[in-house]
Amino acid sequence: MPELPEVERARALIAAGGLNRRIAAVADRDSYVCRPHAPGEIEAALVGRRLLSANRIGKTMWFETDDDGPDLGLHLGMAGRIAIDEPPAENAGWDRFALHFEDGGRLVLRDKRRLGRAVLEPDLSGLGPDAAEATRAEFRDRVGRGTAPLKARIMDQSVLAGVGNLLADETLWRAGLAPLRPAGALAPEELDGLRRALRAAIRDAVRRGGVHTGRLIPERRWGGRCPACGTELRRATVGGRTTWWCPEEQT
DNA sequence: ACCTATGTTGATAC
DNA sequence: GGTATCAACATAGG
Repeated sequence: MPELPEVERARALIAAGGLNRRIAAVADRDSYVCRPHAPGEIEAALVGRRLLSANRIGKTMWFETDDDGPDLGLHLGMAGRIAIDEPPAENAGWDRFALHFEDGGRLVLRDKRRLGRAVLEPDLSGLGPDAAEATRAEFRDRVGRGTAPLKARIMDQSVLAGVGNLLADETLWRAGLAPLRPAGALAPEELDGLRRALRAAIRDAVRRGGVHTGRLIPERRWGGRCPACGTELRRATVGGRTTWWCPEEQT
């Protein structure tokens, strides 16, 4: 489920319950999740330290550590979530990475799909500004260019960080913009409206628990209808992802 | 059994 | 450089 809203909730969870606890051991044996680190490498770097801060840009989280230790980066991938001081997963194999604290508790990256990621000193240089933080000028400049479909543009993490497939559909629906419009053809006022719709969609999703609480999302299925006008939604692949939109209201 | 689908990204080719 | 496609992973469902 993890798009920006889910990751923000995960970050807040860690900020509230994962900081300032001394790390006694690290379960970093999944060499795919922890690539390019060798097993034991993350552990060696973090044992004895504490997480000091919980930060996020888009879908990437990172944590500073004390005593000049390296930052720890976490990404939830396609199905990851954070569990703090919870019992082990029903399938123990789904716990892909964990910090074990001296106090007996633990912070776990729980992920059926194994596309989550744990890494030291994460490289954030390829990310655009956070989708909820981009200024109006920044947004106009970065989103309003290129020939790619608008939806592909806003999902490009180097353009804007944090928008995934569901949030993109929800946002474009709220903004009344068709996903296939070439991004560079939008008027400045349309870009401003898109930014407003995006910020509102993010705010609502964070408050209500995730992108799946969006108004359009339950209708993303065959026979689904526009929540506003009742028109049957159209489906196509845009930017490589399944896309649903209202052909009547999104132009 | 086989096919499709799924919130992620990253590598590759044009 | 921008854009498009496929692959990585593992699971669920028709």
